[in-house]
Amino acid sequence: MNHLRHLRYVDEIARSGSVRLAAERLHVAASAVNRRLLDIEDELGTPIFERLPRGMRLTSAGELFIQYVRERGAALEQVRSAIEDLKGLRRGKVRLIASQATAPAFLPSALASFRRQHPLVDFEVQIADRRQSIAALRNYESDLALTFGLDADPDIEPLASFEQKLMVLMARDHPLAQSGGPVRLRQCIDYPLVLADPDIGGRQLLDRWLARSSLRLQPVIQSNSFEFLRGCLLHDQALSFQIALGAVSDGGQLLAREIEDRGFPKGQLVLAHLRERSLPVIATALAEHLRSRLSGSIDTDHDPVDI
Amino acid sequence: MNHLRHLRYVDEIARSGSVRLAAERLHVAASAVNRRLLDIEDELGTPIFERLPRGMRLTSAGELFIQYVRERGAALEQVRSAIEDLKGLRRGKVRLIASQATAPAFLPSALASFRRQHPLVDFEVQIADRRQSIAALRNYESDLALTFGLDADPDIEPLASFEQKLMVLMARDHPLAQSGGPVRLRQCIDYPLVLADPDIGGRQLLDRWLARSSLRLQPVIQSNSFEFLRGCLLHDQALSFQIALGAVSDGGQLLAREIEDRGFPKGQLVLAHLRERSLPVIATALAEHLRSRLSGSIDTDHDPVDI
DNA sequence: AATATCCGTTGCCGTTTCGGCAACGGTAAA
DNA sequence: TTTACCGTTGCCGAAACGGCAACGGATATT
Repeated sequence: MNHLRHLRYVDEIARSGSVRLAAERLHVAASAVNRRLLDIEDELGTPIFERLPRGMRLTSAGELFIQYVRERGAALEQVRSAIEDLKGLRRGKVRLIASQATAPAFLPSALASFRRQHPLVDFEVQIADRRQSIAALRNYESDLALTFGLDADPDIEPLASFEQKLMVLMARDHPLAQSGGPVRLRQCIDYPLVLADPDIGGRQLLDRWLARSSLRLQPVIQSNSFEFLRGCLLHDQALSFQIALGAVSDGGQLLAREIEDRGFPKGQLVLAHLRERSLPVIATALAEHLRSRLSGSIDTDHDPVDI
Repeated sequence: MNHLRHLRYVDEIARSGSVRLAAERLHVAASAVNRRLLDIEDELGTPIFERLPRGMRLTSAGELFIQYVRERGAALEQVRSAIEDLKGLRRGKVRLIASQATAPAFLPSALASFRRQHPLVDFEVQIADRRQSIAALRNYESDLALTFGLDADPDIEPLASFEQKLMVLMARDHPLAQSGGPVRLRQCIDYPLVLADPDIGGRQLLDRWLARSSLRLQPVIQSNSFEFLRGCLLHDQALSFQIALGAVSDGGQLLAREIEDRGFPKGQLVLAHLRERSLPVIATALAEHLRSRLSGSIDTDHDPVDI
């Protein structure tokens, strides 16, 4: 029985929910994928998928098996990486899933400096929200997650966490941009708000604070794309909120100011991985690199920040 | 790349130390085994074995890889067993490595009663000494070990342990067999001794005691086979020593008596497995069965025991 | 020093396994 | 009823695999 590729078939069926879709992603014929699946089910003596009219779903036996397959795949990557490492090469691929706030500036710069130290490393970077990040770690789709406001979760182990303040974002020609220094939230209610979706980290921080205060901020635009939100700030004298790390861009058209309300909470940007999984050597190296970059980037500056 | 069987090839090369020997044990041609090995080395980008004039030895990369292979194999067995278990079948194979003392009576009876509860289970039982037992757990050649006087070892996790007294063994018509009750060691020096090899559990218990006492017992026969030693007792009015659990046979020609010297140490019969390895469901069931049988068999009886 | 022995490795070739194509039967949505 | 999508199967060419025999190299034997 030939297994490395065939287990990959099964994994892909489980992920995509159908043989035909899996076959398409794997660039093989559906019949081939199906045959290998039948082989494996025959060998295990039990079906690992139940056949639904619109696809396949894992049976309970299948869940056990797929868990084995994914652990096995991750363990193999870890061994590969360890072997490359003792050859002194530091080669391999790191899969990282990160918060949108890190996408415009922090991550590109952090990965670039990492690549200067380790030129043979490839990256697979997903930008996603917290729920997707945790799911990706669980499914062995990602090695590391860098996410905002991680809940305590028994399967997920935080490697490091960093305080992040929420900043007010505005266009450089916005009325609030004129006066220097921090801003109070009540100053913001006069302007239209463009906010991230409610399940996004920084937004939750804001909502939790507002729930305990008398202020009511009503967003006129709500989106899952930070880039889109930042674009909106250039019109309508709108305001947005963003954690400090993400309140940076190369355009220079936007400005970020701190919030001075007493007791306004700070969130945590968390670097995490799947508990009880030993990461590839190179992923551990990246985690350490991110940790040091993040420790250095904690901003104690209270002046308005050019972005 | 086809892997399940091929990884088995590599494992066997590592165990046997040569391609040809591995091929013979796998019942395939040496050239076939060699080709798959070359494939895998090519895929890993590094040699797994160093070529010696008389065979192969693992490189450091190979050690990492073989560790992965064996963990993977054990994990697959565990998944198989879990699947059988949720089918309600309790099917599978358990590999057990046990002390010689358990071979004549305890293990056969314990496995027979386990088989009555779980008729679909196969066993692979090795009788071996302590060092071999630990090595077998480490190499994933065995699921459970039942061994006497286990040293503390970071890789090995004891599941249960049971006190075992050392008994004096003799023929039924031996002079010492006449008087009832326990025996003192100094009564034994008048008779020829047939003892187990020095690296066998019960023997070490005896040696440790003798080192601290003034008595000197000189064995006339020393052997690695308990069965052979018991055979010797039927001649020459010889004596031997054996832990209580092993001092049982179906012949009825032998007799075991306790030792009454104060402070004479008791040894531990230990059931153990490899730490951080989750056993197949059925192996866990057997471990529990052995534990309960052993707890029940602790003999508080001080009379001579018919065997 | 010459021979025998054991090793990993390679070329050749028949067999087995695998994947692609097209078609079938069945169920759900239109 | 029609359409669409699903898993599955028969057929056939392609690729992977295993067995046999032989080669080159290093050690042990004589």
